[in-house]
Amino acid sequence: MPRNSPSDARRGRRAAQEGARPSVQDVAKLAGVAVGTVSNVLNNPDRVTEFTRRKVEAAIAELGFVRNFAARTLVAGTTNTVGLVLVDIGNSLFVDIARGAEAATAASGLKLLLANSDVDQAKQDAYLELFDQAQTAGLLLAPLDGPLDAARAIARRGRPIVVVNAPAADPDMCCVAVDEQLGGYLAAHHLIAQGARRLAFVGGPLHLHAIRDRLDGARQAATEASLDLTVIETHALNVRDGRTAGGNLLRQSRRVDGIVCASDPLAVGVINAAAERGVGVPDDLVVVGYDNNHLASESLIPISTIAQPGLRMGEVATQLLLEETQNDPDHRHQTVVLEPHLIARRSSQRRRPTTNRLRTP
Amino acid sequence: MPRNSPSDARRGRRAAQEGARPSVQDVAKLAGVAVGTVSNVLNNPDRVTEFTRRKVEAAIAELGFVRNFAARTLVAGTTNTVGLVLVDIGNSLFVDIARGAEAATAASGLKLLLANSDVDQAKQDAYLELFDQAQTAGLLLAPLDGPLDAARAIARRGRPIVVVNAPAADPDMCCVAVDEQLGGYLAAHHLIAQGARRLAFVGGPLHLHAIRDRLDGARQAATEASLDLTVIETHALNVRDGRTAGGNLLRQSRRVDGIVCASDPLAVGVINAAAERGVGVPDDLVVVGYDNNHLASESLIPISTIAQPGLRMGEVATQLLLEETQNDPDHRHQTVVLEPHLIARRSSQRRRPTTNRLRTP
DNA sequence: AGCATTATTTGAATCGATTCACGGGCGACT
DNA sequence: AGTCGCCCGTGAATCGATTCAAATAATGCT
Repeated sequence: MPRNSPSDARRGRRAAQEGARPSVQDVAKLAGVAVGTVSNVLNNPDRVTEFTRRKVEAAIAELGFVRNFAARTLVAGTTNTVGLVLVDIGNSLFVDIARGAEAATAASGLKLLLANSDVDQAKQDAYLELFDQAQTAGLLLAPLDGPLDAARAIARRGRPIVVVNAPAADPDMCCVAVDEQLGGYLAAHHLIAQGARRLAFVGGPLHLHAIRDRLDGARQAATEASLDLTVIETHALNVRDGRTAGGNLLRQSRRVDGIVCASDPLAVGVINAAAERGVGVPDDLVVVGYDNNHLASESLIPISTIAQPGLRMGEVATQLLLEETQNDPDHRHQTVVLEPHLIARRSSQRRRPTTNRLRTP
Repeated sequence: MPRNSPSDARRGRRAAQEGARPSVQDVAKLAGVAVGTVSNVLNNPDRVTEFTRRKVEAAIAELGFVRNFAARTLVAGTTNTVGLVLVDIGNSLFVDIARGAEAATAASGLKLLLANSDVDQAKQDAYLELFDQAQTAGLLLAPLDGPLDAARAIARRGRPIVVVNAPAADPDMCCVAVDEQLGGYLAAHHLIAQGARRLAFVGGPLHLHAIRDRLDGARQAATEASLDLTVIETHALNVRDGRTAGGNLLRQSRRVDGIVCASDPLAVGVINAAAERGVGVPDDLVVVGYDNNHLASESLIPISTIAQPGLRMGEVATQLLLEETQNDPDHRHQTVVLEPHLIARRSSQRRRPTTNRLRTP
């Protein structure tokens, strides 16, 4: 016994043609079933007869039905989507973080949406709010070096949020950080091991936590070796500032022979300045960059650098987020600190390394 | 006469404390007004008395009320959000496109969400579907070199979608493309003008539309000058393949003196290979890259390159999308073709350029 | 004061997918 | 034959913000 008249089916078809997007109602009418059945076909196919399923699927195909995500979300109260707000989509570290997060979310059947705050606090907060309003399962934030109030507010409202690459721990949220000080230390220590004795640090602005930490680490390594460390604060982390700083350093009478740069572009600039002055890299001057950007490995003189574990940062952050999402009762907010590592390339590899500070049995 | 009992207000407060997110209902109760009024405070503040507004805002603040985006979207049937699916978030061209799109959407009060398909057709289609389901105002797609069926289906369903950096025009959607052939032509023509006579093209794989077009353009320039063009197809567009290809080319007896590379990393590789063999760039060999990536300008020998107007691509695409969104009745799907331009740097600038082919009055 | 306007506020209806208590149909087992 | 269960399918109720016709308050005008 047919449960609905042919006119019902006709109406469903018409709705689609008239531009209004078909709903489960339309599909149900066309297929001659109840809306609940359509929903079951979509969400619990095994609760439905093969025959019914076919009918419904045919109707879906005929109408070009697409689920309304908003309605789903409204009922469910949440989504299977994670939002990631990035401070700078042009920086390969953040791209790596995004990749890591993508991999980890995809492995859990979640979608990852990105937003680029473009080093703008207002935009950052706006996108955080958007994701919060959109009922995302959780949020990831690779923030700029500023207040995290908006993120903290979201965390306190109960939406899971994990901060990646942030300077400090926080009682309200999980964080994933990198030991920047260790990075600076590794860089300087490496140069000293290569025989450098007159060290300099190039980077800035120093009000940025990360940069200051890197400087502190470098300074510690220098102090341990009883060496001085000249500091040149730059305005930005780009090639031009590196060239300027390098030029200034190499012009001085007591020339430096080892430079720790707070970024790879700075290192490129320093090396360019050295080339202009006929200072040989690595023979007369050893240089280390930071971040392992593409240009470090692809430069004519491959640049030694401190590599940040971007992919792992994204993965770990997502892991922490998922833990929190699953409402693990004994989840405690924590800060995971990952370690950077040195990638030694040509820019710091003396052909005739001094034996100084090399341990021999 | 009070419209609601104190217990109403208490209930609102309790709801928030119990973890369930407060709704407009809760706010209305706490503020002692109707839900419609709360909505007006949020959306039409000038329809509401100063006094009422204050009350409602206080309640919102006290409860930490956050709008439910899903409910809004369900009623409105659309959002003020645009989705952009990118084929490769690690490539600076696409980052530029994203930046352009961001700027243009922000200027129209829209938010831009990104998704990285990571050169994976399945992911690309999944994200397109997600954005479609999420009722975005429109979609932007910087696709991989594959079928655009999913995008076309979305377009036919009536959701505006614009394809950026796609190979071909399409009757169902607007597209923004770059004249790749012109880019190849400009590169080769420039090398010829610099005096190069034994030309090569390095790039691949050639089944990619863009690469083939660049080759065609370069070939055309060579033909016009009655010159041969050696073609080395590479597996990828990276430094390593460039070095290999460059090594092979420079080993030959009749050495090339001008190389058009289909990417900047390839050019870096070629230049590295030249340096290894003692071939001077630009004096013995002129080289042009493609895409104007960071490493082109920041290389020790700054690399001439064909710059794509990434920012403009993003802006124009967004413009087209917005036109379509506003249901302009006389909107016709169109393909806007933008032109790349040459950026001449040191890698192609002969110190003693031949006068050949230079026009004199 | 009396009436017309305008300014505020109200609250039921709406959007569309999901949920779930309910019921019809059918086979199995006693 | 009777009854217990199970399988499928049903459709009203639900999520929460917005809308809008209607009610009410406030103001202006004569």
